[in-house]
Amino acid sequence: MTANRRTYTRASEAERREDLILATLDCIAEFGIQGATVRQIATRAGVTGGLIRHYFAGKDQMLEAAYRKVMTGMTETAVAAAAEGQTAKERLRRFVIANVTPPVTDPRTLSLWAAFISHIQTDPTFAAIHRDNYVAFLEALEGLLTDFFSEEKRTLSKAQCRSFAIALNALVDGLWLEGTLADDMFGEQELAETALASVEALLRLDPGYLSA
Amino acid sequence: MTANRRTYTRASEAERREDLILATLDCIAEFGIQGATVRQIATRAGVTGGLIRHYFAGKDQMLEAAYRKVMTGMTETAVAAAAEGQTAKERLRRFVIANVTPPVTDPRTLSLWAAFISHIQTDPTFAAIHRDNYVAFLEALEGLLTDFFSEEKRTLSKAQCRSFAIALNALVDGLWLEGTLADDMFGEQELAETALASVEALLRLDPGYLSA
DNA sequence: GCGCGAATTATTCAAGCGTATAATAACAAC
DNA sequence: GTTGTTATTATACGCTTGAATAATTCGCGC
Repeated sequence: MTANRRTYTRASEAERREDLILATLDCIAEFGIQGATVRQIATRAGVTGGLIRHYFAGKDQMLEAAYRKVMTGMTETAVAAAAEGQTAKERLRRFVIANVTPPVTDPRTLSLWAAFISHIQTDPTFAAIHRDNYVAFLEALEGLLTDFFSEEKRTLSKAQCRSFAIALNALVDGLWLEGTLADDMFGEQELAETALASVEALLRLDPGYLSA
Repeated sequence: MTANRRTYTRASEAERREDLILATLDCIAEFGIQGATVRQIATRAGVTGGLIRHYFAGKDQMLEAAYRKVMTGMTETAVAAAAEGQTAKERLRRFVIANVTPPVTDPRTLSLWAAFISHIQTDPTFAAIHRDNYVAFLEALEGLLTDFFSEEKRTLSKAQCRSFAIALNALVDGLWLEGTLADDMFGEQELAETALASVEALLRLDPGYLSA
């Protein structure tokens, strides 16, 4: 008599890869990157370990795909939120708020981001993914700023606009990071208010100009 | 005949612990936290693996000690730099610059910081270490700000002063993080200039007031 | 409904991990 | 000097890891 084997259903390549990536993120968020082992991830995805090597060249490649997903997700959330604004001013405001509000400001998102960031120093592929996303984020912000200043009839050199984008990016990143790490120290609203007031100051706008 | 055993010299407890912690940091900076194994660390420290358990209850405790060292080192560097200023304004200026200048802005420091940050979400001891240092940094900055505003004859509520400290901290953290991650995108001086200009804006000071 | 290719499982492997334990060599005390 | 203490080495253990391979079962084309 043949031994009992698990029954299973086949899935399309796209679905399986997606499932495996999601399972990877679940494991990292729950157990940290140390706990995201091939076996744990496979269990979470409802398959056996060997399957991972069927869809990815190795565990590292799967982690890289997972990192890409996290980063593009964060940027796109903010960009999408901005796009809903009618005016350039409103778009800028929404962009800033989206970055210090769930789901971007979220313990799980932070866990994922933190788990990956240390790989940037070690693995060139991770460095490239980070770089691409940083540049994309900066360009998105720079675009929002250019439109905003144009709407305000305020003319700025391209260099100055970029300088503003760098500062705003740093501020938003820092608030996001510390605010999420010490989530019990700040209310969600407090974080958003601080962000808006700080952006107003950075851009030399009148207090309340963005939040009103 | 007895087998050849390595000759060794005894060291004081303080020295050995220090050596082991430094070796731990070396390994993390070079190979990432995954590569910081007991054996690697011991080799780097010039001892054998078993000794680690003689000075620390386990590998985790040694990592915690190493994390403490990194964080207090960063904060103390900035605080020490600030202390050299004669006026409150100068102290604030030095504090900001120190945080976006080597050795704080340094690939190795970033590697270490990044390697540890993901543990904050998983391990309560790491969370406590982070919290303590964040609070200490924030209080140091808040003190500098209070003195500065007092010197400037500008009266601020304690709440507003704290709010400024949070924003400044976020800005400095963000510039430090992105500036060090993308160290080829920014010159050292550019980062410092951006930081000072941004702090001026955040505090609603005249442009150039701090840098001049 | 049959067969064939391929997705998936099951099993195995070698390497490396943190830890425990016992032997030993260094150093201080006397 | 000798002795006692203990810091340090050496070795081994049990476990987990990522990867490789072989066996199987699913599902599509005909």
